[in-house]
Amino acid sequence: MFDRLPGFRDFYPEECAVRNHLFRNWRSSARRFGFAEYDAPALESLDLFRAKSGDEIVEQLFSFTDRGGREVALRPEMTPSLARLAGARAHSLRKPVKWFSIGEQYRYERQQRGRLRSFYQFNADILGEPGPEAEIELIALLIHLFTAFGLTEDDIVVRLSDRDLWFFYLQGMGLDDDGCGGVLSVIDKMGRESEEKTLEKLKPYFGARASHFLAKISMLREVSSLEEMEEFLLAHSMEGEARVAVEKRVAEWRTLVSGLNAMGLGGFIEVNLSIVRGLAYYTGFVFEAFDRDGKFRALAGGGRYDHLIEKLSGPQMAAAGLGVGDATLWELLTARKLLPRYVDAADIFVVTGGEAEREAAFRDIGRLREAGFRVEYSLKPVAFGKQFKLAASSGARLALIYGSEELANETVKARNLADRTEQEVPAARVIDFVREAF
RNA sequence: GUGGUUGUAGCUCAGUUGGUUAGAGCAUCGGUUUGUGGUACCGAGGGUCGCCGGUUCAAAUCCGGUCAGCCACCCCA
Repeated sequence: MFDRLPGFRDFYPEECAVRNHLFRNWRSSARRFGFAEYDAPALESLDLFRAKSGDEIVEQLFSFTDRGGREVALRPEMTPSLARLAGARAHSLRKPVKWFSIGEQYRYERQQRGRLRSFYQFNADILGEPGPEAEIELIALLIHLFTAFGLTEDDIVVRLSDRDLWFFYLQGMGLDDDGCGGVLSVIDKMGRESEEKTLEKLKPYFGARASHFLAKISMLREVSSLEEMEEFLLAHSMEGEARVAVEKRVAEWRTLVSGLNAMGLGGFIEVNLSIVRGLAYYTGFVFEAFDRDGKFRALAGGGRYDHLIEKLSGPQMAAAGLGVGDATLWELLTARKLLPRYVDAADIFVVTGGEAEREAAFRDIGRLREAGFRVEYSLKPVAFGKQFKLAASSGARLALIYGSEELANETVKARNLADRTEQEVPAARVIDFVREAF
């Protein structure tokens, strides 16, 4: 016996039905928002991922050297492939580009619940639109991806943050770009680490005044509305360019938030500047979606990455995107009982007598299937009683009975399996009868 | 990659201080039932007790290792 590889899943029909349900809803949501589906190979050049994330990423990839000596890796995310595709046609694509994909991703890491070595991810990206209008559209789509399953604002929250705002604010405190990046990664871990440890990590950037800055950073992290954010930034007066940049940025925040409010999505969103997202390539707004109770891992994440396409494939192209994994969403929908019961019922179950009856039945089975009905019958000829048991457990609404009496009378007996009523149907009229019955 | 914890049938679990051939419910299959149902009754199959080794007259039970799941780190694209 062979076991499944750790971190991978089997999809028996029940699970496959759930997966298809997720994919179907994702596709339908993306289409409503005008996104076009694309796909790319699961296997890409290892260098593509190295170029995006640095050498450390290699440790977390399924990678190998192929028979032609090429270093390749299974994709851990979709964005590098997207950048490759978009970059190659950057000058001929009509902007803004709105694309989505659904694909399997692979990461070589220790698995835990909701975090596997293989998972499916929905990705949507808007390319060529530098303004916050792109984020409005993406976040509206993100929320729709959840509401399409019956989740509401009582179930999920989308937290909005902004790396640009942090950069401008930290620059106002006298830090250079590297310093800002360093402090951002400290901020990213603040929720999980002790204050002492955070303070220790801030000392290289702020020296003796670290605890003073820690207090300010903590205040900004705890801001929970646009109004509080503005108030804080005005009160902590900065000068010159930093001040101008912050004010301009706040105006973009207003565009974003008022746009989402106008779409009726205000109840889903929350300003929360403690979200800065791990990787440095994000350049502006970032956001993450969580279940309200905080019982699960993040459901989705996204943000702006205006320099990545240029870095990976040449042409400068503004970009913002989001990703939603299947694992955590699956768990949440299960917990909320929002996954439809798996129904795998036939329309019609055909019951047959002897060999001659079977032949007549087979003719009609073929016709009924051509007409689009799902028809089943006992593959092996077995006793009538047994066949009725099978008919009942098949979930079919209708049984068609081909017995010797019926064959002799040129009729078929139709039994409604729900109310147990029966009627004789002329053999020539079976297809029409079934059409009418459904 | 590090640490902790769990592992008995497809699923949920029982299994005494180590003691005969490891049990139950659900599920599956068969029969009662060769012209009428998911109920009922009867029966069957399904286990190298995660795996390997050790201790012992004797191991599901004790010990060591290993693999896998879960949890916390790391990381989170």
